[in-house]
Amino acid sequence: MARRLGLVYQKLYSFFGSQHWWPADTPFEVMIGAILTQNTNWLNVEKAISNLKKHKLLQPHRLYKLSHKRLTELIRPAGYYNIKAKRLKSFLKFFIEHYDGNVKTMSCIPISSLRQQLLSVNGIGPETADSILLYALNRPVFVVDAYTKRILLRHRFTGEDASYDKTQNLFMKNLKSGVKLFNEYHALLVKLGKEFCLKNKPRCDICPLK
DNA sequence: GACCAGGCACATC
DNA sequence: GATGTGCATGGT
Repeated sequence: MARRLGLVYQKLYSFFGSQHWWPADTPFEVMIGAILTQNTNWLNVEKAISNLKKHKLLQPHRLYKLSHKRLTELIRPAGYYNIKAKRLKSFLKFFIEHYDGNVKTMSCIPISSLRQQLLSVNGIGPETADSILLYALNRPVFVVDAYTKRILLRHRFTGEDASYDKTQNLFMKNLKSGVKLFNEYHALLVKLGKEFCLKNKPRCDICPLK
């Protein structure tokens, strides 16, 4: 398994090259983007983030002070705006109350307890928590998303019943743990998913993994 | 017009 | 523990 997973990475990297993830200017922007992108096309998330940037609101305390209504107006393009406004507020409350909205302060916490803390915030599930850990805080955690699951299933790395943890462990137990590798590998899987492994139009005939 | 997108919480059984 | 459902925009 370790060899197969390594081979997949090599193929993807030589085909697509470096993905330069996460596409954001600051760790805080990664955290907000991680919540906004839940079950949502990234292009829509970019519009929402652009709105926040335009109004200089991409800062913990400012964003937290915003009214629910105003926040929904700004993040509207990202969809699910009512529920996402609520989730953003839950996260910001946690981030400000525990860490004063400071990424460096948050970085001092051990990885497993920080993951637990994030998971306890309403609106943050395993993928969002791990995205924050890996892409905002540079912690060696593998992120599993819908593309990852679909690709692994189609290539028979996993079965239909593969849970988040099971899939994550597949990578974390078989790869040499490292932020750089986990960052690039997941990004490459998303790239592959978008271009060759869509739900109803798989392009398996020309897939670089073929 | 249908389908899809870098999930999650909650209800119900 | 598993399964179903609501949440919503914008691109293809």
